[in-house]
Amino acid sequence: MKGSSVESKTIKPDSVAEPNKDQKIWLVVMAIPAGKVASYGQVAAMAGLGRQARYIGRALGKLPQGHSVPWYRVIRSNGQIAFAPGSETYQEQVSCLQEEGVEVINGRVSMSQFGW
DNA sequence: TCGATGACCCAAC
DNA sequence: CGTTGGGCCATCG
Repeated sequence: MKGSSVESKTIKPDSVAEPNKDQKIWLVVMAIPAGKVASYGQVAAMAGLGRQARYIGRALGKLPQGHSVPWYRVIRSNGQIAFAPGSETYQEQVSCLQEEGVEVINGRVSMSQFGW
């Protein structure tokens, strides 16, 4: 077995993005109570990413199956949906939000739902 | 290494 | 309220 050496050089980068960061984001998103929403920037700051608000979207896009992450509770800072109206993702997001008790008007959510 | 992209954010007009 | 332009920063070709 060629053993003798595990080395593997530098800690083996998981390549293709570290799931570590994504998981942290998912945890933060899961911490959002029902009936409230959070903006990407807000989640990014909470996850310790700072201004990487854009990374949130990417992490959510990598969501695996069987996840319990209410990604639909994450919207833009101006209270608007992050997807184009009419999109499948958009409709699903609005649908879920309404069930939580969030009022979605014209693809927009009341700012009162933020302070959670 | 550089250039282009992105489920963003903000200010100005 | 809509559009424009700039900024931020990680990821990919």
